[in-house]
Amino acid sequence: MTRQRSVILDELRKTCAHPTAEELFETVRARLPRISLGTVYRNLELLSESGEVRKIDVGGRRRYDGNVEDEHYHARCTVCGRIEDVSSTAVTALDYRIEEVRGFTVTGHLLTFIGLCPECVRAAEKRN
Amino acid sequence: MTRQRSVILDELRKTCAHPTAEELFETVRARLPRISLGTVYRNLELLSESGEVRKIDVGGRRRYDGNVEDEHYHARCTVCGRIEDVSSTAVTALDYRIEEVRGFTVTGHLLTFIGLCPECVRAAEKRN
DNA sequence: GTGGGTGCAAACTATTTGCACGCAC
DNA sequence: GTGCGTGCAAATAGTTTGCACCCAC
Repeated sequence: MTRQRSVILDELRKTCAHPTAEELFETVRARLPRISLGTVYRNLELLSESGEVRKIDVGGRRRYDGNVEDEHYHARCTVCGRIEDVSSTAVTALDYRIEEVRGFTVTGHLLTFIGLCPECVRAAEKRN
Repeated sequence: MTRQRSVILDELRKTCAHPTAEELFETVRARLPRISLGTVYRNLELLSESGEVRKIDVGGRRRYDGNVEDEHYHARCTVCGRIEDVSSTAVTALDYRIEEVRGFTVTGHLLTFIGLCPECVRAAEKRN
């Protein structure tokens, strides 16, 4: 955990804006003027592998979320790309309560199940 | 609706593989050898605006779906990136029935609500 | 002939990577 | 000293765009 990595993580945790790597880079640079964008990308990748941050890969540029404690989903504005948190309990019922809670005008939702297809499961088993 | 556009749409509707622009380009090229990748991108964009195809922007490269009739969700393999359809009825209950239906080992799901944030709604209203 | 759509190639954007250097141990 | 992580810059990948040309009307 280098100085750079810890500042990146700290700044990401401080915000609820789900910044892009570049936005985060700007913020971090205020504290570490010599840091490079590459370092930010590299560390975000490492932090995401270790489960300390979450990538949000959905429409447009990648965004990052420093909140991995609370189970939650996201609402994305189709115009400005802004991403806001939505509590997962409200969502579990697939209720469009987000409209009330966040003021979003929800036009749809994007649900993608993540996992392993049968082939990749088999391939992984073969490797062991 | 030019020859190119109709062949692109036709090939996309024929497959259930949710191809990338480039994969689709290869398929279409078998019928229209002189078509260019740029044309494929341009037409997919137009078709998606007119609602005839759907973009799947979730993790990795963009993929396209020619099936806009049936309400359905997607399952993405974290290893090979493959995307498969999941019927929306099974999903509405947020059941992990995909495991049974598709053989996927589901490790999680990605739910994103799409819409307009309050600011963008206000901005849009102001413009009218 | 005119205009929209095309093929081609170049541009652009986001992200990743190679390399030499420097700091912490 | 050694090695990992950095800063920098170049490379890569995916997508978009400018432009001249052509075809359908």
